[in-house]
Amino acid sequence: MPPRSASRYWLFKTEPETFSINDLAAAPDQTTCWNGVRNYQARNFLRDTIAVGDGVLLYHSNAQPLAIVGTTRVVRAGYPDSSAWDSRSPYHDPSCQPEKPVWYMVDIQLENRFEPPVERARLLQMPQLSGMLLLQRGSRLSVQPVTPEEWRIILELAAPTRKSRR
DNA sequence: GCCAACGTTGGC
DNA sequence: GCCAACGTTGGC
Repeated sequence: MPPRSASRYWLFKTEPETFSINDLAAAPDQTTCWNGVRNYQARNFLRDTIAVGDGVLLYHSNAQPLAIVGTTRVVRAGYPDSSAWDSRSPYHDPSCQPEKPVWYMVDIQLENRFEPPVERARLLQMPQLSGMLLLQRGSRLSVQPVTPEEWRIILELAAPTRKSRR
């Protein structure tokens, strides 16, 4: 089987008041379903492209500070988001039926917390990251691909190597 | 709090 | 199918 050409790295946005990396750390197995995504482009990634083992950066939006707060792994690939037909859920979509799912989610498990987080302000200082989707003005996509190069740079920012000390 | 960017809705 | 109006996202 030929290798998948699709991204192996992703970034998920979350508002920490709704769901933060602390919530993920406290969850059973430090694992959660990523439900409530209600955008078709993001849905397509969740349903069709994101695979078990893919890496996911977690980003806190509408927060102080704005930052990438850690990495997670996909532990379950796309499956129907049942909150869509749960009338008690804040993500309830009355037009959805379980027989014809529209919205999808994946499961992610916490892998590595960034201490301290990698702040947006720091990302903006990096010329190599100027193409990053997250940093484009007006970019609202809450599930977005990350290139291997972006992934590598961000992990380095999170864990500076010893040789940079003096 | 402001507002730009984007997505969705609905009249025509 | 067009597009204006409106709602939401999310940085600043």
